[in-house]
Amino acid sequence: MNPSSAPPRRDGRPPMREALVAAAFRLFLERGYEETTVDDIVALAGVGRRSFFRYFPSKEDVVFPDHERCLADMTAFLAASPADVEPVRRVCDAARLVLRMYAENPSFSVQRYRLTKRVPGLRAYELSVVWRYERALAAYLRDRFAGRPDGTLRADVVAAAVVAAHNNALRAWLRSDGVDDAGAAVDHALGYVQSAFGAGLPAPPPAPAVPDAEDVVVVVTRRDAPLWRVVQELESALGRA
Amino acid sequence: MNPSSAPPRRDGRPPMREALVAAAFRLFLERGYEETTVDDIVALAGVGRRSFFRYFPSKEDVVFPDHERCLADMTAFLAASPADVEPVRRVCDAARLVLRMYAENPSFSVQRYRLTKRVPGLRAYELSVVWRYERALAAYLRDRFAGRPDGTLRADVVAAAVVAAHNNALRAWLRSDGVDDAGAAVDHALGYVQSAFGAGLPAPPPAPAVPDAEDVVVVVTRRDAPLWRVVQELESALGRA
DNA sequence: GCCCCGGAAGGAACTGAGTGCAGTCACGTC
DNA sequence: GACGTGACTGCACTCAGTTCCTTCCGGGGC
Repeated sequence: MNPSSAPPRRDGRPPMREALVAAAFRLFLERGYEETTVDDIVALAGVGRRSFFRYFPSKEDVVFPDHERCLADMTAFLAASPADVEPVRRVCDAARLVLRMYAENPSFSVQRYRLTKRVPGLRAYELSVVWRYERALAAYLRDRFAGRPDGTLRADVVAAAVVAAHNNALRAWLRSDGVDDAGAAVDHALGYVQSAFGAGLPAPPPAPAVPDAEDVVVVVTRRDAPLWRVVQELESALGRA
Repeated sequence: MNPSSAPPRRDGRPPMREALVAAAFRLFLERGYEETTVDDIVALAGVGRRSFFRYFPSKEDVVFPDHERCLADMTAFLAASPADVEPVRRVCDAARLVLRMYAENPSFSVQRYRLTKRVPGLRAYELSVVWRYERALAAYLRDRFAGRPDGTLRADVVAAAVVAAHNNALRAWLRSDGVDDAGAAVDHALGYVQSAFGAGLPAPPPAPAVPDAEDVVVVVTRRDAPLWRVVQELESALGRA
């Protein structure tokens, strides 16, 4: 398949794109991102320099080979939302798609995390990726909040909060080298955001019609008290502050 | 001051850095950011190419000449916070420092906005700047929230929400070509965030020591109910859902 | 068999950002 | 006047990313 001087063929074997990612990561981990040139990568992968840029528009893109697909998935997921679903809950579910992508390949995700943490250029690139996720969420919410007072403001703030909560949990998982329970952490973090921004629950959990007395807590508050104040009192009443 | 072949001196006149910014923006607006090379800029400013990179580590930096200072101001502002100030309110005030910087030079800010909106590279750079502001806020909040349950989560989410609200108002102002009242819009947006997240009002409104009966609402809930559930009940009890 | 076509790959040459280095000029000080 | 020091310049270099052209290959149609 590769007679003498002809360039290596790869019929069936790692289809170029995967080969480039593999070669790139091997070199990035061995000697660092900035110390690795595109020429090094294509030499190791045994392909022409031009091919690299056919598959990845920039050197940074090879570090995030799956985000483009994930972003498309998220956009499709939001576009396919039933009209009656609670919007905040929906964007939380959309965020979980990103977590799923990371969790599909934990060791790869952890390696990449360590890389992006050290290389400012990669951090900047990651920010622009995250920003696109956030804008997708915000666009959906803006649409759903259209008409409400401060609709776009609420949409932007909720989208930012969801992304921040998701990333907080995701990063804790990555720092644990992928051993913690990422799903539970993200659920908890997103639950916090949902509780902060009104509506949006996973289909109200069935509760006993009449709770036992010792399970009950009574909170008395002024009707015009700001909501946050009431929540604060609640937290301490429930012993969760 | 510039006899024959000697390089131009600029004693007293625009101190290099300002000259570079002016030349850069003139060209960026005339023919676009990507169509302008660093060589073009230094030629117009009448200085050597090497000097450009002494004042700006990259071509992008010349577009945001004041953010480094503003970031330092914000860090100092947060570091100088009295211990008894409400943290969420404090980060909102810190965010207002950024608005002030933009408002100091409206036409420049509007031009830059139009530039960054069109040029993906500049958008990415701006994101990394915004990210540093957000991390400064989050670091302060993490410190203040240390010990509380979910302290870092709350810190990250609140910081993200504050930045999102600020940017929502800021962008509306920039789109209005700087004619709207930026301060009022930002106050409103930040007020929304403060109302959503626990404490943080501009000095708690004086409340009667003993509320009248019709101002009181009683909520009964199960002790082990998830907080969001309680909040939901609260909202409907208060007629705010 | 032959030719043609289209898509995937390669390769050479170019542009432009950013860096390293050496050299110059204007100053201050002793 | 010698001597450092700091601001500035010019030059040469690396490397990312682009442009353009060529080659190779498989699959028809005849």
